[in-house]
Amino acid sequence: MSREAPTFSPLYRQIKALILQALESGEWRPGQAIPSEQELAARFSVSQGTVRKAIDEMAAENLLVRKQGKGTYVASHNDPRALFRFLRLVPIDGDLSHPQSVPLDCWRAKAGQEASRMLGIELGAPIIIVRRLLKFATRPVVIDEIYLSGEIFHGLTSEVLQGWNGSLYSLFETRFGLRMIRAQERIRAVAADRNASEALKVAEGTPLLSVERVTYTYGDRPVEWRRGLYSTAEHFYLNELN
Amino acid sequence: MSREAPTFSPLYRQIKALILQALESGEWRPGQAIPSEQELAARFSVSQGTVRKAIDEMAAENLLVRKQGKGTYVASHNDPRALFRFLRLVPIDGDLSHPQSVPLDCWRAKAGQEASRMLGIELGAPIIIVRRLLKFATRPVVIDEIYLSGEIFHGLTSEVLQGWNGSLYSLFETRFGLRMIRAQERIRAVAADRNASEALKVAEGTPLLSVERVTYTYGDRPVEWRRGLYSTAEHFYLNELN
DNA sequence: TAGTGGTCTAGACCACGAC
DNA sequence: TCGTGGTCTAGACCACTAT
Repeated sequence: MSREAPTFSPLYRQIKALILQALESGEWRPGQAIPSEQELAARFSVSQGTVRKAIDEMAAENLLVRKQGKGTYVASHNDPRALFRFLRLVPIDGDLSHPQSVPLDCWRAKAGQEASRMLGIELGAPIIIVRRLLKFATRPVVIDEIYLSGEIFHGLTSEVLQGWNGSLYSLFETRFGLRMIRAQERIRAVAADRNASEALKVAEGTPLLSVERVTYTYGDRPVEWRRGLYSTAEHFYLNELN
Repeated sequence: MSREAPTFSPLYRQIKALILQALESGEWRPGQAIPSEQELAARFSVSQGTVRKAIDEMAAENLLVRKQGKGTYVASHNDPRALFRFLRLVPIDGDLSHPQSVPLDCWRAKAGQEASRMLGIELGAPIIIVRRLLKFATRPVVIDEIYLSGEIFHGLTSEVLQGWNGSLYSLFETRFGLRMIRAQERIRAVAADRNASEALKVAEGTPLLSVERVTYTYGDRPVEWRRGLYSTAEHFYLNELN
């Protein structure tokens, strides 16, 4: 294991990159356990402590989940704990109910300027657009327009969406092998237009949160761009600053 | 060093608590270096590795800052890098300019229901209310109303605010010895009322972000509650989801 | 050159979960 | 009882900063 990388990178980071690579290649699937620290140490010819430090960082990044006495697992969006990782919307009256995703529409198009820039694909490349509603206890709260690369999400149709009973990201993970790692949201305040007011059942002109999200998979590759309008009549966007 | 705490807590966490305590007591002041890992290890009669793990966690929590070859320093809001830690507002046109805080008003009052709940003080306890404007390059972008416990911020006046040339939190830190550790923000969309429209120079009814923030010091003690209205005409609220 | 944090190792023991 | 991750130690060496 060379330590003389062009810009010096400690051994544990090289190990981290190797584990990441195995993860990316699908050697271990979401929800499954990865080999024990001892096994990995032997495989990479380093000490257990070095593997541990690599895994520590990956656990901090929500890529892996440690379970004492059992093993280390590949994080999965199927895990119910992952549900609110990217959804920062909370009912004002503490009532933390399960959101429900209602697909409204799904069609194919060609990437415009914005979509191509956000998704890092060519202008005119095939994309898929999904419109969906997010409900908390029968009440519509978010209307989303989601832009996906047609290449990656080949085979995504209304039927697939209808038939899925969970979060979108868990669908992406199981159906397309795409793991969402991190996201960036840009939030502004806008007035509800006709469409939004009908979908969210609020008066036209009602102030709404406009939330633009770009979601990244391994290697900081953007794979999803979505524009959401959030009704904050009975919910707020909760953010922890550390 | 007992390891048989009621609910088991590893040694490095006990060390962390001790360091935290020294920090809180003011033994080392913001911006100053704390003793070397070896010295702390000797002082607490543990190995350097154990101290290191404690410090690692505190560095991850932005309480300490490590500088290789030099030492470990107490984090400070005077550090320019801390400026955008709690301010997630970014110009739409990349132009990352320095915000300027303009105090408008500062008066004494008694805590109402909301303020007393948010600040964890008694109903009717003395509080100080600050109104201030945040400008980016002469343009007003945020109007804030800030609620502070009169006990803690005894001596805070308009004059003190006027005479300070930096962030509020850096004032709090140097003048009142209060270190802001973490915060929680609740964001909603609202329409600009008369006051806000005048302060932010937008039309009445313009959608604005309403950002309510509770800020905590050591021991998760809430010490500041603020309500801000953000104009998102030329800025957006940026949030990283990990 | 001296002192600091950063990395790496090897081994011992503890806590937890499953069998 | 066994295997896993979690903690703790002690020592060696590397990288950065200052003098």
